[in-house]
Amino acid sequence: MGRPTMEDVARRAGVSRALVSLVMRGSPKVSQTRRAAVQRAAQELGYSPHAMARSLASRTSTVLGVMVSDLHNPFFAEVIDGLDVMAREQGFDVIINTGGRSPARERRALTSLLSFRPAGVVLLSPVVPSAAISSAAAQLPVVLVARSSRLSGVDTVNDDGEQGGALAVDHLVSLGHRRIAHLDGGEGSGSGARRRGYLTAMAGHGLPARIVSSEYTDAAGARAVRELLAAGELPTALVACNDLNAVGAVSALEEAGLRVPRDVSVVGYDNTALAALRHVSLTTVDQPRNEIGRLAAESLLQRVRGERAHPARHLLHPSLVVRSTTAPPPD
Amino acid sequence: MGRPTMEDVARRAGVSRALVSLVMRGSPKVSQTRRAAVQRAAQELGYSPHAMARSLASRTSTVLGVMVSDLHNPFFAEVIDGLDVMAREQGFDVIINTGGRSPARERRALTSLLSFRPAGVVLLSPVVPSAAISSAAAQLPVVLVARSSRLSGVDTVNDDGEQGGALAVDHLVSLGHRRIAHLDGGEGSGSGARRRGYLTAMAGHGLPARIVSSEYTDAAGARAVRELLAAGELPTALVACNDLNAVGAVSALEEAGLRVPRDVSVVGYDNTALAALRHVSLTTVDQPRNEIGRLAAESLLQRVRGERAHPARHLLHPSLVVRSTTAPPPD
DNA sequence: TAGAGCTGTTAGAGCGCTCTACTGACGAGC
DNA sequence: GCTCGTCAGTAGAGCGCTCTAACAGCTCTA
Repeated sequence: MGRPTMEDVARRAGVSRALVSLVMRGSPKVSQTRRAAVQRAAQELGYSPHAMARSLASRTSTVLGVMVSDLHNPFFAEVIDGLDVMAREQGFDVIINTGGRSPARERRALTSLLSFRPAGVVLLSPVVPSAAISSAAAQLPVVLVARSSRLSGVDTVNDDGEQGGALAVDHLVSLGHRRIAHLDGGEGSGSGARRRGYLTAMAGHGLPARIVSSEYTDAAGARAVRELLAAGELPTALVACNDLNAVGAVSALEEAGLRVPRDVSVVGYDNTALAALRHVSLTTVDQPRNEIGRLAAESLLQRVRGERAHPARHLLHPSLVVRSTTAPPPD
Repeated sequence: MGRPTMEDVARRAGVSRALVSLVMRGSPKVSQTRRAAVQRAAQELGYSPHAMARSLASRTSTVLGVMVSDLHNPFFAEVIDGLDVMAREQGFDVIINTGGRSPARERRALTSLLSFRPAGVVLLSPVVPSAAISSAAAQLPVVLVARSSRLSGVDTVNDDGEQGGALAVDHLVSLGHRRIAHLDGGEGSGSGARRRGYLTAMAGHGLPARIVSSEYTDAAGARAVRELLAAGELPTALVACNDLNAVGAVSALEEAGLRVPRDVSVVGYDNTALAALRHVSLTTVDQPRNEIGRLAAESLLQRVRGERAHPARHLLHPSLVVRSTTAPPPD
């Protein structure tokens, strides 16, 4: 009934439990004969080692915990891909958890993750208060993605939103646009940096900035455009805070009888799968998501192995992906 | 340096380790005084129980393992939401893993999940060979979502694709359509049932069926429409195998100068967030994803508690969400 | 007044492993 | 021939917890 243990395998193979342990961990100091016997016995019994007992006994863990604030956001899926590959290459297992964007749920999720005593944790865009992060960081290495922190026990990996915002502006300016508005992401993670990038780039080109407050949703993007239309202040180009917002903006423009990009150009941010759809084909700023995941895993493993004690602050370069929603301004 | 243990808490509170254990598990047979003392000591030391040691000692687990074939598909995010809520209500923790659509990676992911000795596992649309599933099922309760199985140790939760396919056809017929084609999902999970639903419903209305082979991507949807156009056989309505495919079909129609839904109606499947975007506003078949997750958790917990031994086969009813891509046929 | 029946508490074994220290066997070196 | 070192293997403690059994210290009953 119960699953077989090392003891069972040892008995069947006619060796000691300790030897089975050595075989399971691939130790070189086991004779071929015994190794084969143990492996056969394990095979026959359907034995596989008990990760928890192992980590309890060895006082080490080969598990990395990942808490995702929002599983619905495909952005994280790609980050996790990169992270997962990197972790597995280094012999670590990854377990994932979700906090569903709620601070209370995230707190529980984090506690639950910590109860497995992983070697370290990665928090993807957490909304949990920083006190919770610092108390976690007191126990094990912590890496933050898409959220900054000044804690010295914590590494961070972010994309350079300022650069991304500037990339969008520069592209539009090079097409000949001069009246460019920014649909602002408000409280959204990273929106401050994107806004600053927009402002700096506009100032750099000697152009007047125009910020419309909005949010990371398509409905908000549409609303922002309607406000601009109602005020009679529609510019020739829009830099949206993210792809969803950009798509909402495009639909509001089309509903108003305007054509994108003939009448108005629109740039998104994130290069989500949505932006790549032919039906949408959005010019957007791409974050190197896979790379973000790899770097997060790498930073964490450096800490885990004690190779580094000072905090790492990674800032990755975004790039522009030009598709069909940008063109020179009319006339 | 090391994290505090029960022993530390016990010493600090001036009680035995066993009493701390009772307090941690919320046992009623502890006096108020001692309980308070223990809780204070735990608080001061920043103690939290070691889940692995606990499950090792108690020979039980309060962990449910979830393996997701593809984290990029937002469909699973909602299933996990439902599952997670249900599991937490019942005092279980959820850990997630991903197999990235590759049988080899899924196998590793499954092994890794099992090494935590969870109370049971849920496999979301796994592509792993059924031998791996049955060997897992020999060790613990297994629930399959979006994949069927005849194994008696395995429960399954699926949406009724036949009903969904029929729902789409019935809606179009009631609008007056008679020439309705199906863009088929090929090898995609659940596409067979959707096709059968289409075929049965068409036959039921006495209409000729027309199946175009396609896939679960927007590019494939566009290609299928171009084939229909090239053959001069464009029907007045399309039942796509999923939302992505439907969006691809819509763009190809619009590229050809046709208007949706004035010239051609299109119905998707899945009711993804994409379908709800105003820019897309796709009429589609909705699967009760949250409910799927809840049912998966519920089935698993019934098995875990030994309340049921025979396999459960849940088939959930999809529903139609009418948006802006369907209308009566021209003339 | 002895026993029965609580209630609150503890000692100690043991969950499935790893790890340190040790043993026995065997050949090399003097 | 004797020590020494190496190699293959084992015994036994212990990781942080739970659980069983036992045990004080009560009150209640006969």
